Amino acid sequence: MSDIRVRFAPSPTGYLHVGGARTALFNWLFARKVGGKFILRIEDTDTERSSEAMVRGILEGMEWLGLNYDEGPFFQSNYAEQHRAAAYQLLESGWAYRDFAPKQERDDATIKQDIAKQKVFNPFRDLPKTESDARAETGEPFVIRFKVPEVGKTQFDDIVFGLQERDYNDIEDLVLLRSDGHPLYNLSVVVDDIEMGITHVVRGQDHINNTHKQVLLYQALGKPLPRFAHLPLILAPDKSKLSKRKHGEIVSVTTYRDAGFIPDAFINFLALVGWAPQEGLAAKDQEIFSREELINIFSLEGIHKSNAVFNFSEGDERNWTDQKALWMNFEYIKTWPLEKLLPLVKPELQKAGLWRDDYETERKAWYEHTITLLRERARTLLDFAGHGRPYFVDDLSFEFEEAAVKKNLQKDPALKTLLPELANRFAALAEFTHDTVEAALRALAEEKGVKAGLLINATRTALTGQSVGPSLFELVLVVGQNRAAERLNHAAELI
RNA sequence: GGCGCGUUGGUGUAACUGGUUAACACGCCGCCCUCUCAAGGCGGAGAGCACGGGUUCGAGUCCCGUACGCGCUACCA
Repeated sequence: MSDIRVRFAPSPTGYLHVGGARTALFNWLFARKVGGKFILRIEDTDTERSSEAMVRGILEGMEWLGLNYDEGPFFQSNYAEQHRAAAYQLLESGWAYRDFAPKQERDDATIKQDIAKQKVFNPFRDLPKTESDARAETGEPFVIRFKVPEVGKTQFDDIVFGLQERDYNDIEDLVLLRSDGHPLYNLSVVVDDIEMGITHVVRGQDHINNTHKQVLLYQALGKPLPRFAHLPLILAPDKSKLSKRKHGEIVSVTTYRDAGFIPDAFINFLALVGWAPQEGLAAKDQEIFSREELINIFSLEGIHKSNAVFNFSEGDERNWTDQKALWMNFEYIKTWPLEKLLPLVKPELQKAGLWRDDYETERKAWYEHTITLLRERARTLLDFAGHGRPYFVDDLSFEFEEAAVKKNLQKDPALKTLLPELANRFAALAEFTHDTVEAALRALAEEKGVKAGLLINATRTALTGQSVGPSLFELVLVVGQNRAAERLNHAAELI
């Protein structure tokens, strides 16, 4: 056990996206590795942009990923009173001042132009305390700004980026409290981090500027600094920061859940962007890591400084997201212990109305065999109910792919009589095994002077409606004697 | 504009404190296997480490400069 405490502090202005998820993951891994506490704090002080739906989205994302937290979720808006008190404390101690200048309305469009202007000296900075108090007394609106000292610099030793320094001249007198009394981000974060005893702040590199401001606040409040570790950013293929507005649902983690990802596979993928195991902690070329392994080998020192690109191409159905992520998922589906996979497949079948309770009792062996067969070609969990449908329905309520019918059934008119004949032979088998089925099919092919491949491919399509799938004789066994005969007869009618 | 950070094949990464033909994974191409498609096995193309200087017997690894990219710069977080 250690007294290390970290937090993940998303603002609910969007769903949990890939970048946020990785920040959460690294915090979580670190906490688990050192035996510390992982805290979830929702930074909802921006009431206009925050919404309950987004909070739910974040919570769902965390749950799906299995990033369990030891404390929270705390909602920052509940602590506004403390934040306000801190602002006034700073005002009293001379670290902050009232700014009576009227609010400047700025929108997103003009903001970047405005900020190009030089920092201007604020005339209210040196307003005598008595006058400031008097004006406040009359009810004149004001914001409370932090009074950044004139000479000196802030500094902190970042675990990832090393020593960071910033001249006071490059830091503006940030607003602590809005004119409506609303506390702002930098103040709230610092007060909460102090209150929660956060020892390590692990967050995106886009906060490095804020960190300098926060360092100032820690000092003014007379509190020791936590350690900071800033993470490199995850970029979109166009090299811009991932964002909900620009990149849409493709960057939301719930999209991956809904697309049939195994959470552990996604975690594995995420862990490897912007971080790599340190020398000697893992087999040199290992890529697949279980959660436990990741916890074991994780260290903040293995995080690197350069941004990474998360690849996806919209509109490309097969490669809709990062190909390595896709591959990773496939790899997990293929190789994960069956007992871990089964609980993830069950809800998919239930959703599709394909689940039967006897899959866990009398038909357990058949069911597991079927899943074992399907998993070799399933790229996502969705495939079990998708391509897998013909394996689970008793009737013919599955789709016959047009191309498959054309290619494998209508290719040779002789199949119209061959398939019913094959159905009869299958039905007549006393023992229905891989070998007897194969022998029956090959014997028929030989008698009729056709290639076994013709019958094999036609049978596959007859049984599943598809042109691709597992080895035929495995497939026939799983479909079973009755259903196989029935489907062969039915297929003959399609010719 | 200012401040900061970064730069190894298409992508993600590796390369101990500078030392053989820059390694692995994904993706791509080919071959093998084969009843289809995958998987798997084998092999291949693809970076000379952003560029230019310097230090050194020797630099992707150290130093300087340049370019490019990204981030931040708000009474958002």
